[in-house]
Amino acid sequence: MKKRLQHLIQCALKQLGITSVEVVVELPEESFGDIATPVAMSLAKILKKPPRKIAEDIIKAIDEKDIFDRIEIAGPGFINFTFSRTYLYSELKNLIKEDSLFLREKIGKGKRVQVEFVSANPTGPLHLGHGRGAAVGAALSNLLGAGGYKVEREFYINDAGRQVRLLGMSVFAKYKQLHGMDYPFPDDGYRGDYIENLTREFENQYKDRFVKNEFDEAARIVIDFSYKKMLALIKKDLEDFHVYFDTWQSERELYEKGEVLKSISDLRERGCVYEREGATWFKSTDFGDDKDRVIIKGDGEYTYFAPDIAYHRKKVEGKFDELIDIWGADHHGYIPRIQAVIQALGYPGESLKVLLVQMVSLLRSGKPVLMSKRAGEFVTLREVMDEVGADTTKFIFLTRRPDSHLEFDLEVAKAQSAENPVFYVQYANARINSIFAHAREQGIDADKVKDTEPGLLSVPEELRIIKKLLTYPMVFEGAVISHEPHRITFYLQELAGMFHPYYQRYKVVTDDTDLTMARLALCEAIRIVLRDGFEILGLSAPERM
RNA sequence: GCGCCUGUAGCUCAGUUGGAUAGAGCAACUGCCUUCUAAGCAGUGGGUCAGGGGUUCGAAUCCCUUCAGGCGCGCCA
Repeated sequence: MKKRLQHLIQCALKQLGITSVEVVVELPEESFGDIATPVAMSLAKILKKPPRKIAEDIIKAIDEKDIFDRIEIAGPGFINFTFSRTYLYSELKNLIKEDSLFLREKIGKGKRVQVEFVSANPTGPLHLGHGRGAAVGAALSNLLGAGGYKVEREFYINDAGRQVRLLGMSVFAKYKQLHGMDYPFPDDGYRGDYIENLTREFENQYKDRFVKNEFDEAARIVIDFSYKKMLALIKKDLEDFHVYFDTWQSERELYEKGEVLKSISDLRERGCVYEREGATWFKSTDFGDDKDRVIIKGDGEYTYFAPDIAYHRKKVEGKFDELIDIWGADHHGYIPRIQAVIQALGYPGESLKVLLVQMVSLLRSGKPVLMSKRAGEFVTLREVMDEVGADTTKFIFLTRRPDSHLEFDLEVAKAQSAENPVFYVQYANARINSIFAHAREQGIDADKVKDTEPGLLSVPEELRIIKKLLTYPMVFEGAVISHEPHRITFYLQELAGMFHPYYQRYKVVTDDTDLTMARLALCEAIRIVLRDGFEILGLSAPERM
C-alpha cells in the first residue's frame, strides 16, 4: 500500500520534472483520508511555489486514479488519499491469500544479525530487569527475523572470573557449615534461599568428600557444579517465559581457546596496549573513551574487560552483517570502551549497536520493593511470572519503549492481570476462533474463505477494519527499521479495539450465506494479523479463553 | 562535578523520527447478557506535553538553558 502510493507520487513528480525527492507517506487522522503525504510542503521551499499549488500539480499528474475514491488537498498542503472499495477488497483478498508474506516487508534481505541479550551471570535466578531484557530481546529478534534478517540469538555466559568463583565460595562455606564446621562466609558472597538449596544439592552429590579440603582444592568442582545448576535454572526460567536462544557463548571457552590472549596481543600489535604501574592498559582514549582501561591487573589477574575484548572481537570478526547487544542501562558507561575496542580492531564503532533497556523499579502497592542481592533479597522473574503470568508480564514490558523507566507494581500488575490489555487482544483471537467453530457447526465450509469475494463488506466498521489491516505492513516496517517491537503491541490493541465493537454490533454467521462468507473472510484476515503480531511479540494465542 | 536516560490526563504509558483538533489502558460515574464467549460493548468527565528561550510554513518531537527523578563515572563485575 505504502510502496504503491510512493511509486505513484514518484512518477507524478517525475512528470513535473522533479526527481530524487524522498516521498514521505503517513497515516493521517481517519477523517482526513486513508493515507497522506506532506511532500508538497517540503517541496515548497525548493520550488518557491505555494504548497497547495504544488499539491494540485502532483494530483493532476497521478496515474491510476481508479484505486482512489478521493484525492484532496487539505490544511497547509497535505494530499489526502482515500482508497476505493474495489482496491480495499482486492488487497484484503491478497492478505488472506498471501498470509504473512503480505504483512512482512523484507527489509533485511537475508542480512545476518546477531542479537545478544539477557546474558545474566549464572550466579542466581533471573530478576525482573532480566525479564525486561528477555522480552525485548526476544521480540526484537523475532521482529528482525520476520523482517527478512537471518537472526542469531545469543546468550553470553559469564562462567569464568570472580562472580562464579564467589558463588562457589558461598556454596562451599555453606557446605562446610552444613557439616558443622566453622568456616568463614565470603564478604561479598551470595546469599538467599537458592544458595541453601544449591548447597544441599551439592552435599547430596558429594557427601563429605570435601569436608577436610580448603576451597582451592575443591574450587573447580564446587564452582562448576554451582554455576551449571544456576545456568540450568536460568534456562528453565527463560523457557517458561517462552524466550529461546540459538547460541550460548561461554566466557571460559574464550580463555581456553586462547582468544583472550590473542585479542590482547592483536591490540598490542596495533599499538593500543601499554604497561603502566605493573598493569596492562588498553588505550581506549585514542578512540573517544574518557580514560584508558586496565586489561590485566597488577596482580596478574584479568579484569572483566579482558574477556569482553575477546568476545566482541569474535563478534566483529564473525559472519554477521549487524550486531546488536541489549544491555541494562546501568551498563551504559561501558559502551565507549567496547566501541573503542571495535575501532582499535579496525572496524567502525557503529558495527555494534547497543540497545539500552532502562531500569525496572519494582513496587508493591506503590512502595518500592528493596532489593539487595547481597542479602539475597530480590524478586525473581519466576515469582513475578507465577504471580502475574508470563504473557501479562511480557505485555507490560512490550507496551513501553525500551528507554522508558519502568515502574512495575506487583499489586497493580496482579490486579490488572484480569484487566490486562493482553487479554483484550488475545480475546479477539479467541472470539474469532469460536466464530469459525460456530460457522462450521452451521454447516458452513469455512475453508473457502480464501476464495471468497469480500465485496459484501460494506458497513463502516468493516471498511475501517480492512483499512486498519492494510496498514499493518507499514507499522511492521517502522518497527523493524526503528528496532521497536512495542509498535506492534500498540497496533494489536488498536485492531482488537476495532474488532470487539464490530463483533458486538454485527453477527458474522447469519442466514445470508454470501454475507457470512465475506465476514468470515474479514475475520480470517484479522486472525492472520493478530497471530502474526503474537508470534513476533512471543505471546501465546489461546484459541479459547 | 561530568556523561547517559526520563519528565505527556489522578495513575501506568503511546505519540508513525518535524505534520493537521495531543491518544490508549487503568481508576471514577451511567447504561447493556434469551444472541458467534460480558476477559466484551455504548456513553460522560479529565491536559500550561516539567518551566523558559530559540530554529521554520509547522515543535510533545530538533537546539540551548533551568528544574526534578533514575542510572553510570574502579587495577568491581
